[in-house]
Amino acid sequence: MLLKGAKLKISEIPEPTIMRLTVYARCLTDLVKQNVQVVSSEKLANEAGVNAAQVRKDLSYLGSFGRRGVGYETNHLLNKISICLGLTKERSIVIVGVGKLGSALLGYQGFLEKGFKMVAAFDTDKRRIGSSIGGIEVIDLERVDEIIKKKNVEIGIIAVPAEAAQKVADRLVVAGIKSILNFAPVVIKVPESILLRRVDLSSELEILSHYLNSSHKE
Amino acid sequence: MLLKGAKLKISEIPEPTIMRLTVYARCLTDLVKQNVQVVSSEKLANEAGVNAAQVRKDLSYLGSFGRRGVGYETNHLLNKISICLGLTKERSIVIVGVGKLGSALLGYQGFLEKGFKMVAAFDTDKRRIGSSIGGIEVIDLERVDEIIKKKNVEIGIIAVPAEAAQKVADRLVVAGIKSILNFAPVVIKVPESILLRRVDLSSELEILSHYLNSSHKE
DNA sequence: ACTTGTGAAGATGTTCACAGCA
DNA sequence: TGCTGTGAACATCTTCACAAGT
Repeated sequence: MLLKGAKLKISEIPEPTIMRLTVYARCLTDLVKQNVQVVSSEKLANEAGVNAAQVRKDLSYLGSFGRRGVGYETNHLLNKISICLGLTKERSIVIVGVGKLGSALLGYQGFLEKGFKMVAAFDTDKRRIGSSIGGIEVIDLERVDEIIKKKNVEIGIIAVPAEAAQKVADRLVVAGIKSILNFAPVVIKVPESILLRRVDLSSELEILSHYLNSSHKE
Repeated sequence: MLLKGAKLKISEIPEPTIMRLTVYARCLTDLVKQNVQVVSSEKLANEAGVNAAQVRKDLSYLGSFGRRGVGYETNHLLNKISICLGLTKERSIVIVGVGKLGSALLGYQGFLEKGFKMVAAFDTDKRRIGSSIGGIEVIDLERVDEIIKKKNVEIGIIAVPAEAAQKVADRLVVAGIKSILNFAPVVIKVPESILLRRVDLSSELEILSHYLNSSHKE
């Protein structure tokens, strides 16, 4: 779990709420595009696939700026959420491992749209080093320290095979990375001061598989 | 959240536990490979990055077959977890959308290793249809019904742009899919009888971004 | 002596229900 | 009247602490 072991509260806002805020942000972006000025908790809940009380409780962590009897001003709300998620600041990210998955992530449009800037890609495979993927040159992993420091990179994405993941994580930590998003199917260990999240593609299928098994639905 | 709204309990086992079981399974696979015969909750907890009481509680949902004073037999435990996760049965999956991300998922080794069989890939782009990616031919989405029924496909992966995701989901549902793993950055709606999970790549970065902002750690 | 299995306590998250305000 | 904001009730999940088994 993220932040386990931290003694002081990192944030007043529960992690499930943070997760849902990212969803609300997406819904609000759509609404703003459609020129919708105001949205009720009911409507937003419906868009986001949660219940209305949940939306109100979640938003209450950001302050109270809905108007009773009316709803929330879409633009303003989106702005508040963006600030909370730190999306008003451009953040530099690097990716380590440019196999199929890494390459796909490297070119993922969604990151760019949210203000994440892919500044470099690393690999150890000599055949990949020097090539260019989506306009970003693949650099020897040996140079990761230099570039993380020079470009003030805050987030590192690990997309290497499981066996290599821990070593890559260690290098990123030494280089001064602040947070890691790990796609390798293995549990990696980092100091408590480093933020770590894991995206496990197989696990997701396995979870579906479990529920497929035990499907005695109404 | 998965399964919201189901009146009967789908499974006695809490979802967070299911998630961790996938991790334990991976750790156990490693241990078995290393010829480790027995593992304590302490050791497994350490490998999985959780605490020992949690491991014991999680495993207790599967029955009690640890040996007090000794630990758990790795092979046996792995077997029990595999059964619980439904991994003893081969499951067919299809993917819709073979852009960068879709193509990467199509060739993802991890799925194969866990007994998931990629039986087809679909797209609507004429330029992609007929090509072959990782040995799997890309088929016109029009034929999705036919193939899902013929090959008894249980899981559909959506890797299309956000705008197209809901329509693709609707098609999959009509075709008789039982569960969907959605990679499109949008909330899609499906009938309650369909299992749905979402993997949101941007959200993961946004969550890190939030905590990077509010880092007033000890 | 060592480690599991599990009630009970504690912590966290969700939903309800309604007061409060436009 | 309509919708927000929120304390309180409820539900769920995690951790503790120790009895019980080998």
